Amino acid sequence: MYHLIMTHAKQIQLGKGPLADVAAASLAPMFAALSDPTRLRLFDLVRRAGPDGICSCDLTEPLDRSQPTISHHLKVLRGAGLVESRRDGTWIWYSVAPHALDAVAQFIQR
Amino acid sequence: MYHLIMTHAKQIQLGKGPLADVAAASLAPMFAALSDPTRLRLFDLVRRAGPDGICSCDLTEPLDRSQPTISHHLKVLRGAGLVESRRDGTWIWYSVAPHALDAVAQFIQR
DNA sequence: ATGATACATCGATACTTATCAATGTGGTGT
DNA sequence: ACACCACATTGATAAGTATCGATGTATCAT
Repeated sequence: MYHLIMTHAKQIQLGKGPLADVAAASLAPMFAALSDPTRLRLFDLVRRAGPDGICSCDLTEPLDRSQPTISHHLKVLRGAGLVESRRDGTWIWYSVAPHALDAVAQFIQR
Repeated sequence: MYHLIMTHAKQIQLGKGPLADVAAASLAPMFAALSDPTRLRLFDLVRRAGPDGICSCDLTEPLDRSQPTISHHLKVLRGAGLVESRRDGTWIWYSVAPHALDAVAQFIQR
């Protein structure tokens, strides 16, 4: 009996045995995405914004980082499947991906 | 009303507002400790071993890494407060630190 | 078309890290 | 004292990364 977790079109099986090679390879990038203090706060800000998300332009100032740096971090978070982006004119709104942290949560409580 | 979490002699406050600078600085290293596939599987092996822990000598083979590499990863996990070590003659037994992942779990479910 | 704005990408730099071979250290047994 | 074992540390290398200034790109308003 396995729990199936979807993480941005990738399925991770966390069975009962030792953590499999492929499972570790899928989980590690999600931890890595949260392993930087700035990125952690960035993700937190996006999450607090709720389903509507938050504009990228409102993230640069509270984190005290340059615009390219924030853009880089958002790309990492998106690459890890933790956040989504949607365009609205010149703005881009970021929001937390549904079930983003399910795999991580499942690994932690096991 | 705050939840207080002890992580190896360090208290992390996760309040209601945006993730504070210091909280992120305390949390990030724990995520970083789990951000490497080899280290993730290593932690999983230690955790499966239960309260008695597992001998370092039994970790090198299943992870297919050299002894210094495993030693290095164990040091990182210990530095992050995720595992503890106790000596028994020539052997050293590693076990999961109590409440090791509490702070991480609390951040994820919030 | 022009200018302005929001965001991404590029290039460079300084720093970190995963890995292993070689060597060091500390405990065990003879 | 000596040899042996488990583990840690050192040194080196190759690869990754957080950051920013400069530049590119796409969208909107005029």
